[in-house]
Amino acid sequence: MSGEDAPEAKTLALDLNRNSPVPLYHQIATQIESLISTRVLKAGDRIENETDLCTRLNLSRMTVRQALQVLVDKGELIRRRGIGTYVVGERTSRKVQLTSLYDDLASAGQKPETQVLLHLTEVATEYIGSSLGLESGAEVFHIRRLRSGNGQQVAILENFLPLEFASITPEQLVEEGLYQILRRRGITMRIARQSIGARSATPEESTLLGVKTAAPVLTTERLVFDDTGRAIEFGQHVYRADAYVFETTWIEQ
Amino acid sequence: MSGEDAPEAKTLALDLNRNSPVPLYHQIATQIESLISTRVLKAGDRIENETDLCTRLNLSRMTVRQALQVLVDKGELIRRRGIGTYVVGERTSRKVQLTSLYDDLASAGQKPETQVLLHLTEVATEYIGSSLGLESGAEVFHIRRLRSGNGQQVAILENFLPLEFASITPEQLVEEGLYQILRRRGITMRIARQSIGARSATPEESTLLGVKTAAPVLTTERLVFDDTGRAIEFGQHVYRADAYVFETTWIEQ
DNA sequence: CAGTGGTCTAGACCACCCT
DNA sequence: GGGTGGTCTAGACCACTGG
Repeated sequence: MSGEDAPEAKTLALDLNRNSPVPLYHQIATQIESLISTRVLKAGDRIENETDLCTRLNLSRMTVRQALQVLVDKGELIRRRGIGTYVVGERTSRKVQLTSLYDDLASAGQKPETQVLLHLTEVATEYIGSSLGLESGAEVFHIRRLRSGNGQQVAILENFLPLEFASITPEQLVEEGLYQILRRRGITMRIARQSIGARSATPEESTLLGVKTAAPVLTTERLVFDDTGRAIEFGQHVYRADAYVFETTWIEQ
Repeated sequence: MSGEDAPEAKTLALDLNRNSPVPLYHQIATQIESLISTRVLKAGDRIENETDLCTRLNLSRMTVRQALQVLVDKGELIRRRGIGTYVVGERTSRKVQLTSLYDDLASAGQKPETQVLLHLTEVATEYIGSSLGLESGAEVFHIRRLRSGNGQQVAILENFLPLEFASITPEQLVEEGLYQILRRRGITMRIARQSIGARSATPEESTLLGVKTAAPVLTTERLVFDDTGRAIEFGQHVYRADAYVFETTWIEQ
């Protein structure tokens, strides 16, 4: 019997292009990732060790390690000193990234529709002002939207942004998602800190979402930072519980 | 006027111990982290560049980069080529890690209480069996617990584990959280994939949780892998919406 | 013991940003 | 052009695991 105690390490069919602008470690990572998603590599498979990869691909060890680390951070590989590198189970569902509901609906083949309920500037509350790093009494840009997909209401999106974004028009918000608009303005969103909870819908929310009074809703509160570390958006969103689920991956370091 | 256009980089007061078994990059990372949490470094502060850190601390650049990367991955620093390394806002609330509800309640100063509702082995459903990587028709260890804190019900925890864990007794489950028991058995939990949703409580759940009929509940479905990549626990949990919130951090790579 | 990944060094060149 | 982080090399020694 073989294979149980000392699993054979699988040699990886990798094809590197050293003239590509894509970094070598990234080429390796994405190719291994596709080997996993195409099930050439399966849950529990052990892959080649670092030194073999280095000599076979003529790469420095740090480069190989950087590639593998990318996949460890994504929760697709697990590595143990003295043991080897193993493939975790195939991902059963889409990963949650820093995407918007608009993107989510669009990529699910649905046509997102938006109704702008509120569009104004106002003095920020203490809580929201300090979240965004504003001075006391400063104004914020406040919007509230109803988002639908395929004619069915999905979420009420309430956002607060620094005043410089007040030039975003209701018309733009109907055409595109907020994050798309921010990206086209040169904003790179980098980090989001979010809390997820649930409660009963208020009467107003029930009406807007087209659900029964006090139906369950999924709520999120999100603070987004751009690539300079500045807080650029604070959002309080309410989702129909029967239309939305959040997915996360945690990795214990 | 100074400080707006070209922010001064802050020199970091770091103290390295080269005889410690703790890796140098880890010493650097934890010390910078504590400078942030003690607000010596504040949101938006720019820190020393890599080469300065290298020469000042007499370290190789890769080591310094590894240290900073740890904090980038945690969402505490943001780095941009040509620009510098900046501190993101202070963390306003506890981070979610791969902890259990038991740990959460205990660290919040509450006394967790557990009632074991179900404790048996049974043939796994197709869904649960394949999640855990079991063969069709294989048995699983199935438990269901009611978790309370300070005398108030908080959650119904339903878990499915491979048969080898069936030796966990109801008495142990009353004394400790499941994850504590697994850790003491030498299991190192490494990755959790979880989806979070909401719905109305079933009549049975309402009774157990002591909430009104059809009250909103937060639901999670979680698959946990150990450090060999093996799926070791599948859980479907139901939380009182008024007693629990999930917090996550997302980083756009 | 041999095999594995973890840490670390001392360089190199490059892409990007601002002025 | 000068400063920044991003990528990459070619080594070294060590810690942990398993037989």
